[in-house]
Parts: sequence; C-alpha cells; structure tokens
Amino acid sequence: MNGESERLELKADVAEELRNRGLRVTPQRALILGLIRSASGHITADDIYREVNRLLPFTDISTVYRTLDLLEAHGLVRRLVTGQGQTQYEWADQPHFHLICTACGRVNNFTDEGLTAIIGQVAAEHGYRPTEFNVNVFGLCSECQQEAEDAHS
Amino acid sequence: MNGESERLELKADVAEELRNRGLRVTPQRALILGLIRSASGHITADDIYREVNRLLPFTDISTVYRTLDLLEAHGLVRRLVTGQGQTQYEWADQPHFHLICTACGRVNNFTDEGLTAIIGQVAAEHGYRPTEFNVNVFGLCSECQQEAEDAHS
DNA sequence: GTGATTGCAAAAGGTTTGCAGGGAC
DNA sequence: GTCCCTGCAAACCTTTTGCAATCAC
Repeated sequence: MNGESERLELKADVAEELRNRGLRVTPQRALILGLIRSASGHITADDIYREVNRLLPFTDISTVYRTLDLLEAHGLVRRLVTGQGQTQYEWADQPHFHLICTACGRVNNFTDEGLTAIIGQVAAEHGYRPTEFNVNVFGLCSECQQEAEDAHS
Repeated sequence: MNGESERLELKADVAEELRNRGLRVTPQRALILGLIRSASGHITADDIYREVNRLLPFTDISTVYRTLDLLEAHGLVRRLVTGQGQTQYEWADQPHFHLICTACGRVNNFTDEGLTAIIGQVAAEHGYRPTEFNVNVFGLCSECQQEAEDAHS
C-alpha cells in the first residue's frame, strides 16, 4: 500500500468525475469531493472546512458550502438533514437507510432488502411510482444506551 | 355542525391533554397544541407564530419554540426535519410514512404494520433503541403519472 | 404564595450572499 | 481573453438563552 499514490489516484479520479459533469476543476472542489468520497461515513460542512484548511489554507467556509451545493445538484453528494445541529454530507454511492443517534449524533448506514421491497410495494399500492426514498430512524445507539444506564446506577 | 362548540370542545380536550401529562395549562400552550392538532398536515413554527398572534397578540416566537419543545418532549407533537428551510411539526397521533409527489408536491400519509415492524427489527439488529423514524418516499402520484402519459400522447 | 411560564431583547449557530480580485479553460 | 470561482466580510434566518415581570396552581 502506498498512501501517496492512492491519494494521487483519488485526485485524478475525482477531477474526472467533475469534468464528466461539465464542472471546472479547482483544487478546492477536487479536495472537497475527495474528502467526502474517502470519508467512511458522514461528514459535516465544518469537518470539511477544517480538513480542507489543513491542506489548502485560507479556504473559506462559504466555498465549502457553495461546493457542497454544487456537488449535490450534480448528484455527486447526498445531503442528510438530521435535525441534530449541522447537516451531514455523504458520497452518493448507493441508496441506504440511516440510524441516527439522538444523543451523540452518530449516523449509521444500513441496507435491508426486505425494507426496500416493502417500500416499493406500499408505494405501488398507493399508486405511486417511487423514484427515491429516505428512511431515517432516530433513537439511541448502543453506546449511548449504555451510558444512560451507567448514569442511573 | 357548530364551529364554535367544536372549538370549545377542542380547547377543553387540549387542556386535558396537557393536564394529563402534568403540564400547566396556559392559553399559549392550549392554543398552540390546538393549532397543531387541527392542522390537517404539517405546520412550521412560523405558521404557528403568526396564527397564535392573531388570537393572542404579543405572543413571542420564543414561546412558540419553547412550547413546541415541551410538547415534543411529552410526545404530543412530532418534529419533521425536511431540510427545506424550517422544521415542520405535526400532531403525534400514530406513526406514519410520507409519500411525496415530486411533480405536484402533494404529501400522502400512510401506515403499514409490516414496514413498522421491519424498521424496529432492523434497528434492534444494530443495537439501536428507536424512538422515532421517518420514511419519505419520493415519486409520482397516480394523477401526475396520468398527466405525464397524457402529455406524451 | 411559590415556582413555572411568559415577553422582550439579545445572541448563537449554521448557512447564504455581494463583491472585487484571481484562476481555469 | 472570458467567464467562472474564490476569499472576505457582512448579512440572513431560524432557533436559543438570560432576565425580570406575570400567571397557574
């Protein structure tokens, strides 16, 4: 494994992704898209802002937001409004569901064939032709349940 | 049908709902809860603010937010984060899902036992204790599908 | 009477916008 | 060279908070 060549590959990849959509390639855009793509889960605008600034100082938060809007509009990135403070962003690979912890704000992705099937079926029953759906489940993750219990004992 | 007696009934009803939960009954609370309850669909804090002020002038927006938080904490009201500007609130009768038509914008509520069960099950598998979930399915409603077909013929 | 609730004013926090200079094509 | 993109600063908008006066119980 060579970290640097991986990074270069990713950079080229990401630049191509932008060009394919007729977008100009700027260091900021490539970096932001790369960050989201290599982030394992979800990432906030502020996370991105801080990380980008380590590599590209003087990048402004407004650039981050503008870029995120752009990437979302072009279907490269998905926006996830959790209601726990900031909006989260994720790489738009395949549809999935979200488990959102209302205590720590952590978001877990999951997929479930049965769930997908039922949603399609129910939509059809109501005469809908579904194009897209999102499922957000709010609750306490196992860590926060544990903490809550510990606090009470 | 007598509009006024209906309103009085609702008001008494709503006051009881508050009392049952050990909450003090104030005109603001009763009014806000009544508004949400009689709103057919979803309503924003600002909608509520404006409507409350027509009937109870000088009510502050902060009171609206504080009341909404309170009502949500006591399970009387559900918060719906749409990502389109403001948060929406709805009367917490029974859990349901949203079918949202991307053409006409109409939102249909539906319920489905199977879907509810699967969501609970999947959450449990991931160690979550779910408190709330929202399922939004985007697509074309039957009317808009029809229109689209008609337009093409 | 007592503690909870309200209105007011101000702040917080995330996100957006106008503008002039600089960069991608 | 042209138009788009960026950094900067300021504004925006929804939501939250501190405080003193008022109200429900």
